[in-house]
Amino acid sequence: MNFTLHQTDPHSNARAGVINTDHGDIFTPIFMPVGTAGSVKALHIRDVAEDVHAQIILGNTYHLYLRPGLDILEQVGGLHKFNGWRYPILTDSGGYQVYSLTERRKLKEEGVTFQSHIDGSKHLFTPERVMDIERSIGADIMMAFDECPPYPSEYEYAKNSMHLTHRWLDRCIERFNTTEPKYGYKQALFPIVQGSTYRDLRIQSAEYIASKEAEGNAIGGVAVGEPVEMMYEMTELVCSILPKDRPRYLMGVGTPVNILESIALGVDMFDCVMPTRNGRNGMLFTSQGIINIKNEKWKNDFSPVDEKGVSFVDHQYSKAYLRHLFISKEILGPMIASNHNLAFYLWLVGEARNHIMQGDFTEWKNKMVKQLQVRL
RNA sequence: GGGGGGAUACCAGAGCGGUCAAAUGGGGCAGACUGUAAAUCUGCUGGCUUCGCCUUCGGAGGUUCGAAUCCUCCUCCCCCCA
Repeated sequence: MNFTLHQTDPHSNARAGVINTDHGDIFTPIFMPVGTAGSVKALHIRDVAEDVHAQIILGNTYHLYLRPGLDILEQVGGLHKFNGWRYPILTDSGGYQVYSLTERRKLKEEGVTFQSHIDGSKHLFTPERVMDIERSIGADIMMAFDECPPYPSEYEYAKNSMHLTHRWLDRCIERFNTTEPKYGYKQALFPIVQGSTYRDLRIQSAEYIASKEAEGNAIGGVAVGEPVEMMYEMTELVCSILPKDRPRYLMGVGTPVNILESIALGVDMFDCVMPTRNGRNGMLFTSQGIINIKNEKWKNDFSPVDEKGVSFVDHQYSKAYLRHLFISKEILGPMIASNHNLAFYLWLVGEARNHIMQGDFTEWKNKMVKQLQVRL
């Protein structure tokens, strides 16, 4: 993996660059659709590539390990072969499940014991095991195994958790360095900054992560319920410490506004379930604002889903029709909304990149942020 | 012609003397969702000057301290026998 900076915004910390991987290039800033269980929910892989114009998607270590299982993934030759996505893939390590499945897991120094949400069986995830699994999945970018602490967390908890994540990181790196990719292409390992909402912890963690000189670095433990100002504050702080010549990935973020603001703070990569999950639940993000397509007001609005949209679904279908599909619980509704939202997210980060290259990013961003928050 | 059953809020359907503005579904309306246990979850769904009051359970009377619940008549619907 290689990262090259193309341009830096004169009025903010926004950057434009490119990440080269064995599965192709990723132009940053970028949004990465989430494909937890090996599919970007409700979308064909063709449309993820050709209509949404995604350049990289996610998979989840925990979910893919449980189903279909490593046996199948190794037999087929990795996730790319399995789901037909020919471009880069990033796998989350299961660190988020340490947070989201808190009722079903036990945390120890050695690792985390999960009780499967599928059949209740117990599974031990250690940093070493997670590296092995991510090797088997064959992600181009592998995330380190971390603990994502909840918000709010007591200082002592956050501090101990951060140190645990650091110790786990060392074990991840050790395993990563002593194993080889399984399918003939390179894999990169991204460590994750933690430290909850405490400035001193975030500084300490960012410095520790930076010292590892990884090919890219991530900021985790954000967007877990803390006020957005706090998230921006932590992001800005961490970005000021992480190396400028490596991509920075803000994990799990976020709304279109969150993304634009974080790009301004120096973030290059994003992922979030919001465009797909909220899309499935009838929420559309557009350049003009937010639409709840299930609302009665769209009942007889026969205008295109998004007149300024870049996806084929935006012009193929009307708002009234899309509302009808949702009200009728037709599966096509969530498909159209997910497709639209992802195309919009990718359009948004693409525009951000264009404006960074042009040098008027900040001006454009401030204008967009106002529009994006409108409730249509 | 004879016998029986039933009419409850937008719909279906509980309730069968007070704790009923009335269970539960559905429908409708609105909200939530941030490294996906999510095609999920939550709230509201008679009116009002909303910690209380008013009008509602086919219609009209009646019994009772008190009626969606009991009685009488009326209207309409369904089933069975001829």
